[in-house]
Amino acid sequence: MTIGEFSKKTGMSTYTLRYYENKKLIVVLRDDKGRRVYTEKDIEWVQFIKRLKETGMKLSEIQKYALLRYEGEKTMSERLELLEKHYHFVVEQQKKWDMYLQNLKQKIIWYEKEIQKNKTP
Amino acid sequence: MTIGEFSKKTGMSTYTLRYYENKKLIVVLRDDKGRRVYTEKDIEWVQFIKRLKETGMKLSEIQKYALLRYEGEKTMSERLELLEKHYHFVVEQQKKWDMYLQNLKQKIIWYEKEIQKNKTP
DNA sequence: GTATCATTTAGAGTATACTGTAAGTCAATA
DNA sequence: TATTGACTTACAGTATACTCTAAATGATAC
Repeated sequence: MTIGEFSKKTGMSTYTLRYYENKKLIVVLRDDKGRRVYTEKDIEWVQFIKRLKETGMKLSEIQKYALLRYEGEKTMSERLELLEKHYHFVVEQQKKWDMYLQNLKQKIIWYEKEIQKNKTP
Repeated sequence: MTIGEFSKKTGMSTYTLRYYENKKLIVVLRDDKGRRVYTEKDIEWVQFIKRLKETGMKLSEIQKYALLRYEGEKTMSERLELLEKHYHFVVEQQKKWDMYLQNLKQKIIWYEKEIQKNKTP
């Protein structure tokens, strides 16, 4: 699959895909003309990168994981460690967001009451 | 309270505080010498800004809210609308993160199994 | 009274993550 | 065969949110 097709399937711009390759986040095969050839496996991998990114992992951190991944089996426990660290980060983040959501709810309720008050003075 | 004291209490750098003021996120009183004077109310407000920011609201959006806030009571329903919008955003974000967390958990379990396999071949 | 510290301003610099341009090659379609 | 479109590279530009510097003033401490 070409970079254009891959771009459509993953929803990432070709700019970003080349940028990620440059950053060693994705290793891409080339055809005999030197053009990028993406596989189905790359889709999974890019979706995973997107999830990590969306949950607040920096590209530099994702890069670490990617490098280990392309080093092969012997880096599995290191990768596990990175993922566990991120898992805990996300869990903590969720807790914080839960609190903020409560706070926001209170504020919304306060506003609703105030507005109601002003409607019927 | 001076900007230095306020900075310590809120954990925001004086740079950031001036930056926020510049962006019209905070309106600050001045003393007869032209120096910023922060109040306890400003602490609450800055903490609220921090929560909005941490839950992914952009400064430009927070700015909108701030401007309405400083316009007074008549903008309450507009502010309520902004907060409700953000509330839904955070809820949706939480849902997504929950999914990603499940995915991450599966991956972690997979790694644990693989590593166990290699330990006892 | 002078040294030190906090404050002021405008504006420049940094980090992150893209996003786009320029100049050129290559291959398929009208 | 000419043009359209996708691709290549290197590198410049953008957006966001700070972060810092420089130069000056003002206030407190010894």
